[in-house]
Amino acid sequence: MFDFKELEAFVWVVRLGSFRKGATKLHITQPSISDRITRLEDSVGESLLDRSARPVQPTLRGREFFTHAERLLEGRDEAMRLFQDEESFSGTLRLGVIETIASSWCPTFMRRLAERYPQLTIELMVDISPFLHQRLAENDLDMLFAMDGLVPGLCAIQTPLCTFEMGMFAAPELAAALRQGDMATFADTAFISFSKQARPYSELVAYLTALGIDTPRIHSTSTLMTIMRMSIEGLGIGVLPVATVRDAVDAGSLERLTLEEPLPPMIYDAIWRRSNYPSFCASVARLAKQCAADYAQDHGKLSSPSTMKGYVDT
Amino acid sequence: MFDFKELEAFVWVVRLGSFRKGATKLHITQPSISDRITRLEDSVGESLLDRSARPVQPTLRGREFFTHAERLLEGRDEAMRLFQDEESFSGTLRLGVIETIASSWCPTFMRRLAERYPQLTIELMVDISPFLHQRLAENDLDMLFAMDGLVPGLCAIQTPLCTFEMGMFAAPELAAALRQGDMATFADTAFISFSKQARPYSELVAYLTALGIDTPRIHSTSTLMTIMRMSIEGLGIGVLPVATVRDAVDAGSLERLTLEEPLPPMIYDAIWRRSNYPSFCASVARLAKQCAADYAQDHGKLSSPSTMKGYVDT
DNA sequence: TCACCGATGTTCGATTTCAAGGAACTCGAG
DNA sequence: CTCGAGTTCCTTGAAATCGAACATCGGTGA
Repeated sequence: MFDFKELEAFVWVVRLGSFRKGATKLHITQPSISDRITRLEDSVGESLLDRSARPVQPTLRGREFFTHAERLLEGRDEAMRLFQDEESFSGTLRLGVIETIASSWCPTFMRRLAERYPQLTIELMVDISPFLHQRLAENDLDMLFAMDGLVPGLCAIQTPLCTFEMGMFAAPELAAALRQGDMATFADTAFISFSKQARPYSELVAYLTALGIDTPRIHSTSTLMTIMRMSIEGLGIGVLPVATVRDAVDAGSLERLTLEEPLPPMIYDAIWRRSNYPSFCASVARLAKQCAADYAQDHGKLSSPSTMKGYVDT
Repeated sequence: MFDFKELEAFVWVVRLGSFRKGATKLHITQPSISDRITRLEDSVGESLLDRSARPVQPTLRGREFFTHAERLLEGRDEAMRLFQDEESFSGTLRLGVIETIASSWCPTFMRRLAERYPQLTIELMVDISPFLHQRLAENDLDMLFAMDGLVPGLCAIQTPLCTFEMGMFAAPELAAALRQGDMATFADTAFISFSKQARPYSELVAYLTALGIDTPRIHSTSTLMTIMRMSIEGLGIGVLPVATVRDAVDAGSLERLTLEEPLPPMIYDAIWRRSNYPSFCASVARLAKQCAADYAQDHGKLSSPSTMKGYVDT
């Protein structure tokens, strides 16, 4: 069975019409060229070159084989080019993103990524961070935009991506009632947060406990949109990333509540397995970080709430 | 630089998700598989497989490379198939044909050849036999349909193809004059034949000499069509393959002259260089011979001339 | 016409390189 | 601790390459 060396020898002898010239081209001796061509002919079982001709010429079959040989050599060179060009990637990137990001700067990011890597295929999965981490560990995903929370033992690279300020929001009527009520009114009101396994939920519980609210009623839902919808309907106080509800606040559907102590922000990283093409993933992470920064700048912070004991809406 | 063995190892380990399974598939040991993958990774300078995963999985770059590797292996198999399938040929056949054949059964032959070898590319050259033989010797042509006449030293295969009966034809008025004249009238009339270097010309000279006509006037032209045209115009007696002037005779433009002794027939062979893919060329020759036989059957012989001393037209 | 020379490809033997097998080792999971 | 799977190491045989010698062909000059 022939190898690339035999193909190279054949192709160059045909192109240059001479064993000697082919040998010089490939920096080997003439007997070696002769050997390679003979080996190739032995492996296919037919003569491919007419040596009596001057210049040396392919046989009919040799001419047919030549186009295949050229194509194979070009294919090998093309494959080698994958590793020499840091600036392109033509494979598939399986990306896991938490919903907050999917709802904020991710569309912009995807557009820029496609411009940057035109041959790239993206598979996007949206889920909460713990599930995303599990999938990274199981090698179902290549890269995450999520909160930290690595599965123990997984060797991965992690780089800060963005921070989202969290806020509490209520429908105007509920907000008015809370403004006229006291701490007990606040404590009796239902809260609406993400899935129980998600970090926002546990951070909310801790925050309310620190306020003295030991048994809060918290509805948990799986999507940011549902939280927003329920909050607008007046079912409770939604705890959401501030930037993601700017439109609803501007429309008057929701009002932000002023808190004595700010909620802890949600911090997100870009995370990928160490074994996975580090420079490409680092490049993707940089691009994502830029998109996040642009988004934060465009959407800014909602007006700074004045500090009052307890809570106050804006 | 990697070879096909390394590509095979990589592709099968990825497909089967296991070094051990890949080794079993390729009938080698596990350390050998490990070596091949390592050699491949060393040659490209990057890790292509994540060995900590179960099953073993390609890295991002590995996945990108996989499609190339598969394509290269398929390309090699495709090239090998050229030598295992006697029934197809996808290259270029450079065919040299004498004009008589080009004007008779060659169009039919070309059609059948294209049906038989759909991927074949044909380059057709029409010339007289000596020139065609020269070009075969210079490797400008792969195969001839011509009279024998090999350039000395050229190692070639030759197989009988067809025979064309030769006849003498004249315009009706000239034919009438010849019928009323005698041998001197015939000897004084100009003859029209092919190029001086062509066999028909020298055969005509020999024929007339045997008739006692030592210094015949013979016009020589390079094409069969020109001979026919000049004969129809009454410029002389055209010496042509009988089958090729059937239409002109049927139309009354030309009349066949009856001869005491028949002209020697023109015998044509299929000829190709021994080094050139013998089975394919033999197959082409068989197909050509069949077309020639079909043509001879369809066109038959013109009516047998009755024998008279000297000459007589039909 | 013949002998000689130069160019080119092939063959042969020696040397070097490479690939594969088998044994031992390492690592992770149960 | 055991087992399954992959890696490392050493030995051996096969394969590739080199250099020298040989063979062939075409051109040139006497």
